[in-house]
Amino acid sequence: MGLAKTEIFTDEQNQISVFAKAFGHPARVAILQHLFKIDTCFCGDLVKEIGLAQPTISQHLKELKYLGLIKGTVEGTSVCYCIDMDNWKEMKDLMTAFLGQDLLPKDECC
Amino acid sequence: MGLAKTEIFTDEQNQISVFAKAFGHPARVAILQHLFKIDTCFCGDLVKEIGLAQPTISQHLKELKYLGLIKGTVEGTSVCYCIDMDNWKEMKDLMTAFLGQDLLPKDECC
DNA sequence: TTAATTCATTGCAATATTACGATTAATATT
DNA sequence: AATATTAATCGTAATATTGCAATGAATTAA
Repeated sequence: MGLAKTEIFTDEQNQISVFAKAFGHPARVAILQHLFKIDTCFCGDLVKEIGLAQPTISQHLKELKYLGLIKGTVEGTSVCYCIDMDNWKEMKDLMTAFLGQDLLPKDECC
Repeated sequence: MGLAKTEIFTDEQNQISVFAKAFGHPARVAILQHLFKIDTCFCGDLVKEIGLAQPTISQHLKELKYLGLIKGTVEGTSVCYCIDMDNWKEMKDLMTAFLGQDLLPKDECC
């Protein structure tokens, strides 16, 4: 096993879990926070910023890129990474709706 | 390896990733959605509701309980699970702040 | 051209996760 | 007491994730 039985869940549930999994590692959280923080286009010293080896960072970036949360543009020998705002907002809406379920009316229990 | 180097990240980054990981499986998303949806206290037919074996559901519930997102009260032979609203709201604030970084003022790039 | 820089990819070891059958523990019912 | 019900735990197999050294590909600098 070791793999989720995605076929028995709704698309929404699977999507939420896929995005959540992306945030399920502190390195990816740190990468995204850094990309948001810097106000100029970022061009590649994430390895120094975060204390992980270059292949490791590269792998995390690949996952975020695969999900569409970031995009990378090649500039000479470096690559400029930044948040893909359209996709980020879409993901944010999905996650916000999930997190905001506590606002729906319901009876008290327990 | 196979384990995250949590010591090089901030508490906030680690906390976000820990909660996100909880949502990183569709079964746990489904469990939480179900606990939110039902308006009476839920008492244990999650196994029927979701199509996974009882030990598997029990394991997912354990993780959610460990994080404090749900609480379970024993009632006879069954256990009544429900969302821990206080902790949920705390988690929600943390995640919302992370997701809402796109609202901070920043220059355009890329 | 040669060397340097930057980042991606490959391959691998260590660990984590998912799922479930079998069992156990606790309470309810008869 | 004997049986049934409910849910937790144990053990285990299959797969995923994390991290990095080594290497490769592309571009730039000398």
